[in-house]
Amino acid sequence: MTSTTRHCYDYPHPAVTTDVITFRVRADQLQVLLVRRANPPFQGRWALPGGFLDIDEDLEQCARRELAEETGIRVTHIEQLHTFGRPDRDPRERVISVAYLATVRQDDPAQPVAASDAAAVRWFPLDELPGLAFDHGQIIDKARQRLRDKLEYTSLVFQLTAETFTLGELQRLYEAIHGSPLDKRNFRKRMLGLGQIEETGHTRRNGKHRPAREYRIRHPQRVEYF
Amino acid sequence: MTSTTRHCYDYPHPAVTTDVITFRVRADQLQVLLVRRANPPFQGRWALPGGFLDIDEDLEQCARRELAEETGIRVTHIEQLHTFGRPDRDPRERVISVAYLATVRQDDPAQPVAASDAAAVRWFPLDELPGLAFDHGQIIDKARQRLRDKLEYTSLVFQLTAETFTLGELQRLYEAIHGSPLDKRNFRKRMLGLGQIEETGHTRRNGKHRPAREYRIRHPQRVEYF
DNA sequence: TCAAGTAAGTGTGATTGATACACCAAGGAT
DNA sequence: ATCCTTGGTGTATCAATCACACTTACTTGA
Repeated sequence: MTSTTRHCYDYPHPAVTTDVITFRVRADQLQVLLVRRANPPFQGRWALPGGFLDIDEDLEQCARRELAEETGIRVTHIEQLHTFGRPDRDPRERVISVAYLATVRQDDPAQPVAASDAAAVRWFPLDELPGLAFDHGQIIDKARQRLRDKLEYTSLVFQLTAETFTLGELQRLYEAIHGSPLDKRNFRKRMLGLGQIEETGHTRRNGKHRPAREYRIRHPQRVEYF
Repeated sequence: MTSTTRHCYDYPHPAVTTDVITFRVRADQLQVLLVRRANPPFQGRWALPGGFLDIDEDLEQCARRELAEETGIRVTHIEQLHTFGRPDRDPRERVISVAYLATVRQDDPAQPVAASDAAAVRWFPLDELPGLAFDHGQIIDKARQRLRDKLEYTSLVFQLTAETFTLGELQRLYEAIHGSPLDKRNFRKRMLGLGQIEETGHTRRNGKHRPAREYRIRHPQRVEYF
């Protein structure tokens, strides 16, 4: 079943797919969205949602479409991560995969629904990942690293928060993503000092405990740096 | 001449190419390597070196090979930049291009030699770029932005210097890349403070003027951050 | 040989950002 | 009422950044 097709100019063409690494934060842990493959190869294994590029479709549109088809999830932010193309990464044929990194807001109530090539869909905490199809483990590693890096010098975090948030929520989110605990006073000082966020004027109660001030990002703003 | 080929599973496959943005610094200006296209489309126009992916070839290997075939240039560093896939970016057929950013050392004596699909090869200063084929203008913009950004938080700059360099050379290189002049004393203090570089113990004379201390990077070191 | 030009080399003071660190208040659960 | 949990606050130290000017060594051309 090796297969390469030939272009009219006689160039054999690889297949092109997109895969989407979708992050969200729940219960103070970073999670990623996976689907269980309904079809070979790797039938029954967990994998990133994704699939073949339609011939007249933009790459990012393909990533969004495949994600929607297989999981029903619509993301708040998506950006290109890296293109993976090892010749042996798919046993069927040569496949080039353009990976996208996406985020869903913390308070997004949407439930994923398995469909199309997906036999099941689930959010997995990053430290409980199952064995993954293809090279998807490496792809997730790269995405995680990128997310961590971008925490430092972009406002990508605010694509993972709800539209409004408390400083406590924001701090727990930072801690979930890059692992280590942060000093509360220094964290707050820095966040407020950067001028990226502003008070909404409201307070919110966490269910338990005392009410906390609500913030939002000041400018709808560039999240894309590079 | 619209053409898409069909895979055995009946998916039409786009073509996949790599393009390489190769930077070097000469005469205190940043330059990029372009080829004049020998064949349609855009015959006679300047474009990035690059071409179709061989079906069993790694992406990065393809980038290096196409660069070598068309220009004879071997780079000191190469990394993936971004994948460009607008459906209309090539008039022939659907083409997905994986762009690579590469560097050549300042003192590399190699002369580019046009061959294969290239009718000519030339280094262009970034502010004298000719009209470019395809979306290569945008690709260069993105590469330039990436290079500027990476100046700040990686040691990518040391892939553009000679193996040894003076602080004056290094500063002019920084200034060439991100445009603005820098204060000499602050620049030197920072460079030495970061501990990335060390003296070789030699001095070098610039042809004119008094001899200057020679430096090199301390660790052969990670250039790749993300 | 002298004068002019160009790049190498050097230090300080002010400001800003980062870090370490401890206590009280308010609400919920028991 | 007690305990537990989270919200909220300030200061002192250190490191990094920035602005800023003069002297020396060598080359070139008058």
